[in-house]
Amino acid sequence: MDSSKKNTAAQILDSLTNDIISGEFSPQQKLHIKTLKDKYNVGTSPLREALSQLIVKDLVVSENQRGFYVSEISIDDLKDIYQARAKIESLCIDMAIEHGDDYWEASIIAASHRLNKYSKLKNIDVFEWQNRHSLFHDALVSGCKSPRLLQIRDSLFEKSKRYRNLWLKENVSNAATLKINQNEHAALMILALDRDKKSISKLIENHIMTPVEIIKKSLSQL
Amino acid sequence: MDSSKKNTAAQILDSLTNDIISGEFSPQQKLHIKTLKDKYNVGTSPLREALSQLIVKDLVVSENQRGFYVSEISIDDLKDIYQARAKIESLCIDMAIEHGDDYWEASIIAASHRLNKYSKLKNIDVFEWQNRHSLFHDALVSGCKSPRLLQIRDSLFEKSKRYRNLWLKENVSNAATLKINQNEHAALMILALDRDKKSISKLIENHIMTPVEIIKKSLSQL
DNA sequence: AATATTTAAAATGTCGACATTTTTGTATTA
DNA sequence: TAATACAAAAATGTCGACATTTTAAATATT
Repeated sequence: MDSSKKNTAAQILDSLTNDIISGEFSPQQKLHIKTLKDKYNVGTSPLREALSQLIVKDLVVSENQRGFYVSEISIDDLKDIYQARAKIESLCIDMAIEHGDDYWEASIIAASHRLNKYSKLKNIDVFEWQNRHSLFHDALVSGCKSPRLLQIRDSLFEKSKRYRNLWLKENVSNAATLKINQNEHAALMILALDRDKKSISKLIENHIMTPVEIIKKSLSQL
Repeated sequence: MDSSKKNTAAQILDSLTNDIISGEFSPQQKLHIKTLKDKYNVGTSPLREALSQLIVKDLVVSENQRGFYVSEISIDDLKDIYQARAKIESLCIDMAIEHGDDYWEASIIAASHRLNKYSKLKNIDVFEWQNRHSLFHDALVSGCKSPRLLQIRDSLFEKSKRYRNLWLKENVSNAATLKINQNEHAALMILALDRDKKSISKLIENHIMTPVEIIKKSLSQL
């Protein structure tokens, strides 16, 4: 929606979002205006505009006259976000099965192939794997033509990244979990092409909830 | 989260939100900084902070160096929002049935009673009726203990208000539609207490989608 | 010594000013 | 007359300054 080049506020929003999600700024950490101004080399206005947007995105909280803080994380919130993600993802896939056409089916097969091929490599770059993994799931829901639901899906995914990154800091994905994942992805594709709503609903919910227990452990020893 | 009194930015956010949802500002209308500053008697910073938040809430769009506009409305968006609302509401009720206790059941019965009594009055104040109507639906989903899903529900409802108000400007709710509504509400309560997920899911989706066709007509003759 | 009070320092939130860009209006040219 | 080029006006987005509030430190009090 912007005319080619972003203004300062939008740029800072990107940087801040990243720095919060990546964990560079810790949960509940105070975000001093002065410090941020120096760090990002900007003035007050665009910085505060970015922070205002982060409030709506639930990544920042503020108290009048007491400044901005990175929003807190908790096991309850972890569970809630992943639960919500699971339900929304299921809903999107359900609607995709309802409305998806040949192109939808083809995009799933293509994305599955790309993920499959990469998963069989010896040295896997986590970043690239995550990318192909995301694209596979994007393909599954792409048949759902509801912009609003897809937008909700995106925003929940963004929130969940905080927890996932927290966990990735300590753990590297091992071969065993990867194998389980791979089997589930294969099953997801088949069920989607079979248009088996009921089965895929259960599977996708479980698939998304899988990391919760692991992250919960990392989180509780903090 | 704020310490008792709101700052200017938060106040302006409320005012602007209201003025957009109520239709005082038309869709796609340019929001001149100078004009708004005069209207609300504020400076640049808090105003722009509020506008920034409205962007994330999808009520405002902006283009770099070309200012802010009230976000557009369309029949497609109308349908999408109501469809999303219907699905989310269904999901919330589903989870409420899963987790709701005696207090949840009681709150439904109470809210139903208050709505019922008021609906039977001769002179109905639309505002009060809407209030009791909202509270009844709130009671239904209140058993769903997912803060995130309820938050999503709220934000979708806020977006849908724009369309609803647009329609209310021309139409006054007539007795016939009110009667249908009343029957549906009674059915909703019974199904909730019976914990009949499948039936209530269908009914709530239809119930929420009901106004779409009427609003669509109002919208297309604009 | 622990609590309360005063004082100083730091931080927040709001304002108007200003440079830059866009828009509008006018004149010029084909 | 339509299209283009130019000039003036208006609007946007960013900055630092400043009043007000909060926080921290220093001093006094029981």
